[in-house]
Amino acid sequence: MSLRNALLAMLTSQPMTGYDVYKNFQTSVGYVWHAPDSQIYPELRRMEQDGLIRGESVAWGKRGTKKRYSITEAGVESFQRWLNEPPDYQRERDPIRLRAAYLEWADPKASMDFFTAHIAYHSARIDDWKEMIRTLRDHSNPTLAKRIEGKPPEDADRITAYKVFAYEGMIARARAEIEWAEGGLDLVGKLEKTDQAKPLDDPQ
Amino acid sequence: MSLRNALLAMLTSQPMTGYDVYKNFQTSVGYVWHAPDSQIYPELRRMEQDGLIRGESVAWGKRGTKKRYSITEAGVESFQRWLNEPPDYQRERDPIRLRAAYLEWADPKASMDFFTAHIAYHSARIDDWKEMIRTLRDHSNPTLAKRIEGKPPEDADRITAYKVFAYEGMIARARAEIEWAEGGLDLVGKLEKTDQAKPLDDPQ
DNA sequence: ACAGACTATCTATGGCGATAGATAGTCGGC
DNA sequence: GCCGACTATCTATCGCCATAGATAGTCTGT
Repeated sequence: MSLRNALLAMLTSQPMTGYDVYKNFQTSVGYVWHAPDSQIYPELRRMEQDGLIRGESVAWGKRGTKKRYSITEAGVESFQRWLNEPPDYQRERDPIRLRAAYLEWADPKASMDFFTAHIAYHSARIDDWKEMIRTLRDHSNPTLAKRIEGKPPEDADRITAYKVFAYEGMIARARAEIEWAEGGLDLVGKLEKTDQAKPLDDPQ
Repeated sequence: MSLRNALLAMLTSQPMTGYDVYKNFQTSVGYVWHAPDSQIYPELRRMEQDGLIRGESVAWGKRGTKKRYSITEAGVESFQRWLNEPPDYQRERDPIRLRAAYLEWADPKASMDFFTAHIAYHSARIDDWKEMIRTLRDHSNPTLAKRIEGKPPEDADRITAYKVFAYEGMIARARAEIEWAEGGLDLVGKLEKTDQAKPLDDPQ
């Protein structure tokens, strides 16, 4: 159900076409939620049927048309209902930790690469999110700008603060991952330091 | 493909029935990976077809039988190949952060509850994982005991260390979540402190 | 001897999501 | 006036996963 709410969230800022949403999922909002277009278009159609959004065809060039969706009152209510619900957590399913738990079976070199890749990945994400926070804080983010236009400054600040805070959460988690992976590099170095160290290749 | 590798990982310790696997996914290993039985049994059948595991019917009581699976050499190879691959990361899809980013639409009380629930959830997980680490360190964990039996102490230590380290990673991440959520409580308290503060209920 | 808890396995349905590929129109630049 | 990049939308398939429910045997205690 989160895809639906991610779409509603976006449409609270301004009316958008499926393609606009898709683009946003690849950049800004995409750092928190992502979906391919093959999921977006059908979901928008279903949401229209459910009365959460309303679509209107708008001209695009001479012959082309596109469909722009606006959130309805029912859509806002549904979105708020979701926000007010207690969160639900699914059971853990963590491929990274799963692998880490069995590194005695891996090649030591591959284990080092694994942690190095983990650090690189999360460092890159931190850069993305920091940049995102920058565009939020200076209001150069177009979606945010649309969202706060015409609002009193306190509301604008409040809206911005929650978004910044969400990205700070992503950064905090990524930092924890990096620290952990650095510990992993140390651990592998310590445990596999001898030349003759090799992965277990004999089951049982 | 991670379910398959989680199953292989478990079977490197000892032969197991589908039900054994299911039980483990509800407790010990379940803190890192989880799957319902309706996923486990068919996947085991497919893995047997692919030659990664071998099943044998064993008697159970007078009339009953159960199927116990052992990992094959091909299974070990496949598992190691996975461990040596570079990790792949999917795009972000974070319902918690998604919600946090739009709390201006939520009821302040619900926002507080949201962060409180987040803290409670992750605190509970930390307790689980700490207990898990305890049973690993003192070798009272039966799966680990089976896994290291007959192995020289250095190997036993190495095997244990990776497992402990994986759970430490879970704990580190959970701590980051708790810290973030505490910041969330402060933020909501600060932004919504006035009595007349209420969620935006006017779209556009 | 029976109840109740547990072991063991299976099927069905539906949503979510990844991947791939198809179609068609627009717009800017050479 | 055509090409290439982009906008806009759609379909199909497949694997993963949640949820629900069915079946049948075992084991323990009263």
